[in-house]
Amino acid sequence: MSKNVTIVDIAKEAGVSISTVSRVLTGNARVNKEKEIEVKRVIKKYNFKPNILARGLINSHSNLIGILTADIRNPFYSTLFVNCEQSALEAGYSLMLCNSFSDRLNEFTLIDKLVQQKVDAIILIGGACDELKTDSEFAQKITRISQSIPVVTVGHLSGTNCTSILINMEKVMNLVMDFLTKNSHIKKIAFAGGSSTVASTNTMRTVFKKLLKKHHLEYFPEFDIQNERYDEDGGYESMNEILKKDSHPDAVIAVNDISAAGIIRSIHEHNLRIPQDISVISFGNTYLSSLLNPSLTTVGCNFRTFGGEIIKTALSLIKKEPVQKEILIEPSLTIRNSCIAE
Amino acid sequence: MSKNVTIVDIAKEAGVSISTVSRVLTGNARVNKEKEIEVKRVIKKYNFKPNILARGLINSHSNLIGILTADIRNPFYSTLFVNCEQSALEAGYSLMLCNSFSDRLNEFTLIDKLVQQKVDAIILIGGACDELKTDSEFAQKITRISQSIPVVTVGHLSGTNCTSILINMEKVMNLVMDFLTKNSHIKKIAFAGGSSTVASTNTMRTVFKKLLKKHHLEYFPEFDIQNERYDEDGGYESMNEILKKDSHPDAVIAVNDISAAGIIRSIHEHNLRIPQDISVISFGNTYLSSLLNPSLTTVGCNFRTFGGEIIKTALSLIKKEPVQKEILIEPSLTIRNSCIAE
DNA sequence: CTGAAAGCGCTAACAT
DNA sequence: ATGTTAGCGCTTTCAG
Repeated sequence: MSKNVTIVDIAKEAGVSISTVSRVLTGNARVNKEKEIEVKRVIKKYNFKPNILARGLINSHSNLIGILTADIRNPFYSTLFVNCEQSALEAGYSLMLCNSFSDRLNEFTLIDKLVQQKVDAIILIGGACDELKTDSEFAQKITRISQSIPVVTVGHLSGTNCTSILINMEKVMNLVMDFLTKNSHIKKIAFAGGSSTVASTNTMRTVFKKLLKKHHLEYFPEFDIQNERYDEDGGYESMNEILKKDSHPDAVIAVNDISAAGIIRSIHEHNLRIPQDISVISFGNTYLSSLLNPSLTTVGCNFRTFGGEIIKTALSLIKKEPVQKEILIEPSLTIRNSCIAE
Repeated sequence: MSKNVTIVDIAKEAGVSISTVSRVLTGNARVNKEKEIEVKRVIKKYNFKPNILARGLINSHSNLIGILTADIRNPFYSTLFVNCEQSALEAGYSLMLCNSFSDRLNEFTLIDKLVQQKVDAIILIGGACDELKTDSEFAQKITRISQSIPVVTVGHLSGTNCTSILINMEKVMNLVMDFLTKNSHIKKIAFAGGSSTVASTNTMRTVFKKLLKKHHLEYFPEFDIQNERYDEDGGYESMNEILKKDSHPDAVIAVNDISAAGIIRSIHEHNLRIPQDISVISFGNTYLSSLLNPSLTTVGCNFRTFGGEIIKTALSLIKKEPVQKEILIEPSLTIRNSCIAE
């Protein structure tokens, strides 16, 4: 347990005062060139790194950005996370990750954890911040916190005026519907899974119905099945529900890649083929889309851009630079094998 | 930007000294019951949380455990992570997550980050700490660090004497081979993907060959294909290689669930059926095993136990309690639909 | 340009 | 049982 070398040791060996060492460390003031070189030499010699805790104690700065996701096992979130991490690292920040599993109590507790840990910014991904009707108590808490710590939400958190990064869900559905309707064989389109209490899903459904009309296609309520769960079983159950009817749809829209897996399983169990009998299109474009069989045609975002935008916004907020209150991430379509070709 | 309430404010309002507040905060000394109640009331009133940075400055304690994984997008790691998180949270710790993508330079840099952030323990999962021949420079670095910060490795890191949590890979292969050989139709068993520079994979292969002999089955070098990549493409390429031959194996062992996805794709592209023509068995039992089609029969560990054991070990080390130098996690078999029934 | 000194918020002796 | 005080390692006035 070797004693840690501190700024005092460095100062002593370099023959200067600790303030001088501090100055070369922060670069906040001019120092005599020769002394600077000597100090840097000693710092290097001991591979000295200033104690972040002590530094943070002064300016309430931890060098940590807190991320609260719904569930990092979801490939959408994990992919987003690693891209955030890369951008954060480039800026000298590290990430503290917490998972709420969309549990209200967890969200409250974990937010407190992040605050207590004095993170320099908080990024909220999924969970509460994608609910159509925000829990007002949660919104209040976030509003209070955001007065001292920048909070960025991925998804909208109504009742707060946090900066939010949003996927352009209207565009998502436009891409989906344009692609499906290009094929004249596709007449009956189903929407499987996802709950309308979730803002993004709600937008998807609303735009879905609007576009059906625009394309002069009929809307079948029995082919529009909601489900609280966004996992495989959620997709599976929803699709089973849809396939209860005598006739089946020509295409199905899935809320995400994971639930698409359940949809695929249901379709196969009903002895129907993808894409010959039913086309499946999903939202996400996570690595799951290429893992599944058939591989998924999906609409998704560039995660590099997405993560970069999130961190860039957080950093601006930390530096108190002006930022847009709302940033839209544009999606694009990736064609694979789950949709029938013209 | 409301001023933060500190221990001084609490003391003032409760009409006691800051030490008394500190004492009820830490619980390290007895305090008059009435004063304690009053202090707690004020603490609650302001939702006061002691500044962890200040606290940490004293005992070099950040309340943070650093986790360095190879890639959190890998479901094996993300599942392990959330289980570690749960155990850590229960003990009052939060997690700082870094991903190395198995890149040597990243590993060095990120370890430094964790140290600088004064994490209370470091958990190394995958990457360097699963290589058969450990990078000696890395081992040296870890050895030095582990003199001041407890380091737990998931996988073995030779050249160090870190506490390691290991999956019993011998048992894994025993379960795999026992299961496969119970079926008398299975004669030719292939091993697809994974590199022998990786310790756990190397063990799998060694035991695989040993058990073939034990079961009086022939070893076919052309059915034993190594591949550096542990992703879908790695499995796909390996399986393509195996299926180049005129005859195909009766069963294939995959190194993990992701590569199994590639193996499945390759088999299907060769117009062979799973499990009728070829059985596939994998290691991991992540949620992917039930997502894929067919769902995977796999050998895996109980992630709850696994994560719990990792954190428990880290906590013991932090408290300087004695721990076993090596802890084995026992695997079990989960039967799904990728292997032919008797 | 540089050193001395104050202090960030807290804990842990040290006195009472 | 409680208050006073000395730091933890660093940054930042404030004098020079």
